[in-house]
Amino acid sequence: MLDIQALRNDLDSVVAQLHKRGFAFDAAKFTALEQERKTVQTRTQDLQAKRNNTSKQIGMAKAKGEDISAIMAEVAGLGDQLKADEARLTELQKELQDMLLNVPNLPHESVPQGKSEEDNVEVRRIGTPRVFDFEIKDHADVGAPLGLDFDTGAKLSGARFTLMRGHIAKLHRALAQFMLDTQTEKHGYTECYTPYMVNAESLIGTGQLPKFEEDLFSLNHNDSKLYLIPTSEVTLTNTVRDEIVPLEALPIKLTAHTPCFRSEAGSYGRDTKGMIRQHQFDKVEMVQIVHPEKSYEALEQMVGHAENILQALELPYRVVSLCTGDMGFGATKTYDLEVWLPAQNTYREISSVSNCEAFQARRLQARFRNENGKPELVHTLNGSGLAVGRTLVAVLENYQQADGSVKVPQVLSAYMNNLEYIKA
RNA sequence: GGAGAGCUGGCCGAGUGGUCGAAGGCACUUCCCUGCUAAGGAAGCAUACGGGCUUAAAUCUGUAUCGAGGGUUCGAAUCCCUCGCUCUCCGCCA
Repeated sequence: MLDIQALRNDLDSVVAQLHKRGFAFDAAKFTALEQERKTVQTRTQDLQAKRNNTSKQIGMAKAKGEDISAIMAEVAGLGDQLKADEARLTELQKELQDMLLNVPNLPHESVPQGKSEEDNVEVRRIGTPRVFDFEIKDHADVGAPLGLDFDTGAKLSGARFTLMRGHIAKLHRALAQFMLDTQTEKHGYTECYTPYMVNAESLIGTGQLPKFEEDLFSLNHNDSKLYLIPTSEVTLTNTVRDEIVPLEALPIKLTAHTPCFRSEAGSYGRDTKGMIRQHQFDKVEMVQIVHPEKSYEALEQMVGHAENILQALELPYRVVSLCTGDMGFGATKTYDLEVWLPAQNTYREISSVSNCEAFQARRLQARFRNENGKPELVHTLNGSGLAVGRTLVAVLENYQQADGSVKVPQVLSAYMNNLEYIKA
């Protein structure tokens, strides 16, 4: 959520910045709402002040045993007017709030301008794609004989669900373990186990609601509604919701390995083969809660934390700075890590690291006590370190052998009982 | 699932219709005193939003907030209703 003060004081500039990312802000509507809000709020508060004053007088007069009928008469008509004003004020504030909740974050000045992913800017490219001396297969064809079973996944649950067996399942687990161990032991994140179902408040806090409800899976239980997490960014970031943490506690660095559930509404027909795009996938997530002055430093570090995984797995990748038109709702700046997929002959997103500055913190009321002892909004960052399913895809494709087997990446051998090759 | 208890400021905890944003204590900040650590004294110490002043801050002022929402009342932390959460006992259960 944007700071409403910024909109009040500097509306034109905010509108211009939002326009850069393709968002049309209804400034006229906002101005009209604000104007009425101001009038109604001032009037309401004046009436409330009058009522409080009079009531106080009644109390004092009664204590002294004086006659109160004169004062009572004075306050008689106040109630109805006040009630009407209060109701209207609530309505206006809700409208303004709803409006703000649907406005995306402002891009950082360093973000390249553009409309779509074609305008993203490559920052660096690491590793050299392997040259194959045989006809390569995509991950689905490589994995099928080794235990990657899309048909059974579809039977159990439908499209975009996959069953893994045997060494493929174990490789998948090894990847997650390796990532989690790296983030905790080498990069200083605290390992968390979090709920997979959350309430609406949590999703409003991180920005998935109210705007993107259709992307989520939800469950009705008795009278309550819970949502399956689309990423553990939601649970990890919400740990500081409604909290004021001491200055010394920052930065807070959290990580978790969880499944992620996404309805993938609007991506029908995209990536239908294989496990690039699933309704359920595992991810090791990194979240940092930091001092506002440190958030861009933290962003670069977190990209490095994700890159280290790819480097350890010896997977070629590139780092891309997302353009204004391709960034997510809550981000001021985002780097994507794209891993090389030889069968697609291209780089595909495997991690996304974003700084949200105070956008989520304002929704979450997540604050710290600053140097002067005053509460101030924190900055929040999140990033995948990494998406486990897509990493499995990358390993299958990049480590495939002519005989149909898959070589186990060296760093994983300890997690795989020293297995060297996965064979049918 | 059954029965009961509770939810007040950073923490503990008083407060059952009126001058309560809320006693008292702890913690914290500043100052005083005391020749060390300790002890004693004074003051300060919630958040959000609106308005005035201001380049801005400080400050002043108003409103709201005692789990949440609604109601009764001139007036609600206090009374009524609904919901949420926590805890205890019983049952069930990985």
